[in-house]
Amino acid sequence: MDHKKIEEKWQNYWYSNNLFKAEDFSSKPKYYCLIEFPYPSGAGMHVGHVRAFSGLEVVSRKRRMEGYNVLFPIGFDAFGLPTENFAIKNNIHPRIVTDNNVSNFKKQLKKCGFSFDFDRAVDTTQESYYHWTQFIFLHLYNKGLAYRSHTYVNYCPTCKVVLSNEESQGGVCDRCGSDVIQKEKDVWFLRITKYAQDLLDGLKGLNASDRIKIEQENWIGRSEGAFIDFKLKQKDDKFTVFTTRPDTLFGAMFMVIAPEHPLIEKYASSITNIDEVNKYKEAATHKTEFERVQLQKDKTGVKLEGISAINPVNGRELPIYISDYVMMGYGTGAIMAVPAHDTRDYAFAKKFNIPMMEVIEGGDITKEAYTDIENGILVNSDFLNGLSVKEAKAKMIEFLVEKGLGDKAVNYKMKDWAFNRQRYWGEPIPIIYCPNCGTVPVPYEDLPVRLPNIKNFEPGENGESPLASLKEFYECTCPKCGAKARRETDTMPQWAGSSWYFLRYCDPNNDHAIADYEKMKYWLPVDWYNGGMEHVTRHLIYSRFWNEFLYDEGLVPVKEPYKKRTAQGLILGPDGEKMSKSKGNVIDPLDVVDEYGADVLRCYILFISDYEMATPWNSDAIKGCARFLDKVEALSSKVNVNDNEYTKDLKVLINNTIKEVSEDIESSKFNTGISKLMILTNAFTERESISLKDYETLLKLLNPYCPHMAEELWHNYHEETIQFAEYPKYDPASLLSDTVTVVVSVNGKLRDKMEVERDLADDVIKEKALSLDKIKPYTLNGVKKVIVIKNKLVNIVV
RNA sequence: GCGGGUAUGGCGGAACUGGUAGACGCGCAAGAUUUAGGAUCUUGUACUGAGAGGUGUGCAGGUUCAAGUCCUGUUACCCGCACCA
Repeated sequence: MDHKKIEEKWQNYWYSNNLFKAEDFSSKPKYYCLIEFPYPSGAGMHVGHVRAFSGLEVVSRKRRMEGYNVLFPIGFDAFGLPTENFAIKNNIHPRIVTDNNVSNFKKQLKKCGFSFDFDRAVDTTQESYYHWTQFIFLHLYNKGLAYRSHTYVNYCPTCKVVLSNEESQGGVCDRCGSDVIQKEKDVWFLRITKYAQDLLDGLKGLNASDRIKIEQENWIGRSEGAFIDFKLKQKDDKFTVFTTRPDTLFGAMFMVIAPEHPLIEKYASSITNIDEVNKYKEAATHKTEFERVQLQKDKTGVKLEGISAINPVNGRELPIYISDYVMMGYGTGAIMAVPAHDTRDYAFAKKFNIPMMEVIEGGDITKEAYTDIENGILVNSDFLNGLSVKEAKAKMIEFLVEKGLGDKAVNYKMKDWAFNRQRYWGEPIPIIYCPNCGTVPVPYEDLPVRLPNIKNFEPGENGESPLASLKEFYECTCPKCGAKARRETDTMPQWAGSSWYFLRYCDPNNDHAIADYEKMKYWLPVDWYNGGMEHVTRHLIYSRFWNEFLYDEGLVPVKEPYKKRTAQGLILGPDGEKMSKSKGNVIDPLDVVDEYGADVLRCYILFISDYEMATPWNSDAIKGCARFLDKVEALSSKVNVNDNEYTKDLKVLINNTIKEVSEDIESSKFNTGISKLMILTNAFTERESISLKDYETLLKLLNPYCPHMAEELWHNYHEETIQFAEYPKYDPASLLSDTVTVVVSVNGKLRDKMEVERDLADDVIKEKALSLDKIKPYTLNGVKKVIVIKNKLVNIVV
């Protein structure tokens, strides 16, 4: 069959008749399938996209056949650096680049026959969309969840842009690979940490693999412990540490504070070696994160001469050090060091010759720190002596609270979200700086703050946004007092637009709200969300944060936006390496569509392996899927159109296939689903003729995977489309065959098989097994025991 | 370092609560058809042995009538986090 002809024919039919339109408030049950919307790069669609979309494509088509009103939308996450860099390099405006890429991407998606509701397509770079991204920012600002703070940030000198920790992992820029440096900047933050606990709690109801949940949990990084106050010996003042091991307080031998800790400045005049301290501090601030990590094992630091702390439980005087192994950004930026029971403190103590004291029995602290919290008994610890670590923790916290020395505490690794970029191609942050009123939010009615159409969008020197040199943009009047004011010229990071797009799909053209509340109430939550493993932390957490916030604002109807989340595995190049242009191992899915057709591409990409596993592409193996579809087509000549019942001896196989193919789709085991369709097809092929009902069942089961072929063949017998034909149901009574193969083994080794009636009594089976010719020789010296597993096996122990 | 995952034929990969290891597909071999090539069809295909049989799921143990599956230890690779107190 000419795949090009039939694919074009049915794609035209589906799209021009709007078959995949999701209907608001339909009385059918709703089902919302969401795939992570793509970034429309110039390279177009990648095989990775095809895999990511094909999974829920199958689910969507199945749901329609099951009578659901399906929302399966598509959109484009189109702001961002690659487009801007391409635009700069080729001197084409990012608007034009984006529009071209989006329209090309849509064309490619349609060539694959994906059943998206294209009418709901969103584009984060359109005014009508970013209006509401800015609207959400204003809500965050007005609730104190967006704030400006002076801090050191990761900065890429090549891209001239501030990077988040995630974008600068390993000390190199995510985008260009240059070394990241630390730069002092005024930065916008979103207070995501306020939602840390909610984000953690919300995971409980999420249907996702442990891998996905644990990764989010680790990213949030909750730990329980205590805040403990330490008095300074020389001053009437104190400072607080966070520790997860309050039980070891008696073993605290020194204190360590981060180089940025305010205590240093506060008591600079009392610190006799302040020059040395400042020198260390200076060096530390200019180290990149990368260098800090590299130097992990080699602890450095300086002792503060002239001030020291007092251990609140035993009065011991504790020297205070500054060291860059303590981070200002975690806990309180200060720790109590217990060298006997913490590996980092141990290394530091060894290097600086600080004595240590064992407070938990069970290890050998002359060799290494003893950190086991499950075993070990407290010693040298006064009222904690003899207790387990767990008991000692509780007792110590009780003691601290009673004496007013500290309190139980919870701490999170997650940090507030740095939310601005000095770039052109992003949403302008809707803030105005007024000489009289200070920072003033743009009034809601003045939104959107339009991204001006400029010619020179190269970043300014010193990492300033290109908008900072555009008078028409930044000159404005204060909405409060009318004075001449200056507009914020930074834009939002790429994560902004993607943090709420799933809401917009419910009502993509609304121009007075992010989406109509009732429509969101109808569609939300997302029933099944699929995307990349790499977005399980950042994007998933950011978008859940925004949704939870908007829920608290009364703007969205559900607290948790996603019910179920899956993550497809990577498709590697034929060489087993990650696909990349430089390695020359990139497979273009459109080439495959051209040669074999969209059905074959979709089928192969799902058949290739377990959906969540990384797997190499194999260009030869595609043929197997092409042959499979040829066989399905060839069957049409065997169909007895007058027979509308299942062929009798195919009944069991067909019913099992319906059950298993359906279940495999629900558990995203698309590969085994296809293999079962192949088995059914092979069984049909072996026969002289099959009934119309047999064949139609196969076509219906095939439709979610290979809809063009299914549709084409279906129309040999029907006027109307197969897309809403009822999905086959199995008859539970027809799943079991009358006879079963029972395996007979001796001492666990397979010796023979026998075909017997189903559900024979154990005694009868045993009898039969023992009388088999192949078995007899083994039982000459007597039988110890016989184990019978009904309908499965007999094991004879001799 | 911590957390998660993976390891099964020549290859991609199947195997539900322990119960026929290798489904399905690729490749390969032989045969049929064909002027040839390609395509298609049939049969075979874990390893080993002439054979009955023996051996096999990274490695070493263990539990069990029975282990790819459970337990203990160990190795390699992949992903994530990373001086998180």
